[in-house]
Amino acid sequence: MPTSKTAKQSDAPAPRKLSNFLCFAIYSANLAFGRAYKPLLDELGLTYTQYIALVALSEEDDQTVSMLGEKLFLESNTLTPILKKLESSGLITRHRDPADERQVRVNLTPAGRDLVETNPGSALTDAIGLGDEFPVVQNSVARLRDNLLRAQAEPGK
Amino acid sequence: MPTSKTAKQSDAPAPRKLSNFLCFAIYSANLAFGRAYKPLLDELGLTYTQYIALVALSEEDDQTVSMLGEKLFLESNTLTPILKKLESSGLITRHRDPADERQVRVNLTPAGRDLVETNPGSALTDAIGLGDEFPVVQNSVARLRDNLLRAQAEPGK
DNA sequence: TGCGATTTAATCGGATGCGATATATATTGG
DNA sequence: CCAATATATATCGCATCCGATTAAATCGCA
Repeated sequence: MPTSKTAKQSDAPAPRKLSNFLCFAIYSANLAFGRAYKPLLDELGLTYTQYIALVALSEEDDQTVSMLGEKLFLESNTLTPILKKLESSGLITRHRDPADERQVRVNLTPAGRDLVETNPGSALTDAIGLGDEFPVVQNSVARLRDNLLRAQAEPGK
Repeated sequence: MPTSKTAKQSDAPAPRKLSNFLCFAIYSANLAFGRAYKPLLDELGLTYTQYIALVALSEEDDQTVSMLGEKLFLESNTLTPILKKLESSGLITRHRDPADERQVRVNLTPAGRDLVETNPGSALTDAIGLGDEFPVVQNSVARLRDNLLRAQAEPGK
């Protein structure tokens, strides 16, 4: 918090530096990850979001769009076009659930499973260069994410 | 690294869990920050990217598009439309540099400076909920970003 | 000086995210 | 049984991001 100094002339508050914004660190690190993944995923014909959707499906098959959305923190407005693309690429299947026709069940095809098992991100662990910090940072970032989303869900308290 | 177990039946490699991907922690934390900022920035009529562009300008005035891009890790293809929007909102000015007409100099207007000084993100520090970890996480995330970008720049070594 | 190479923005198309809305199916209450 | 409501997904428009290309200005160097 830059304390406003009530100066006479040039009463400019000390500007908050971008480098002190945690949100900007996260934002720019996300850009950096996207750029690092791009050449690896281009070879597979995947985008980053398509890739993490496949990873989520490899964890658990036969998920609905909503279930997938909870794992990925996305909703149908974002997921549906991505899943349609993956379907047209032959990597997943989409079928209305006969028990509840509102839901769509999503499954990996063998080709999709093969693709996600190539583990394209493994080439980046060295480039990240955090060493032992890696799991600590991962845990802290996941926790701040969950805190932020929970605060959104509970407006008052 | 899930060691492939060469099992006879159901030779399914242990799926890598999304929760173990640092990239996904960053990706989803970025989504969470965007959602947390949205209601705060909506009141100012700003998007998140527009906001951080204003913050970068409040750090240093009269920057070129490239200089701004270096701070924000963005290029003219992304920045130009955003800056045009901020200009049409009366928050910045854009002028070709007379000394080098290729460059465009960007400046905050008084209205833009007033807006960025309202510091809308300050309401989120509690919601992040990292306490003393905050600066540590910020530093680690910024460092992994820089490592990733450096690795991109130096393909071979 | 002249002119090709370089630099800087801007433009274009494709792929997310997301709020708002639409549509189809399921559930519920009278 | 059926109308009202709720739920799950899809559609639409806007704002990024990004690779590729373009246009204009400047630089370099013979």
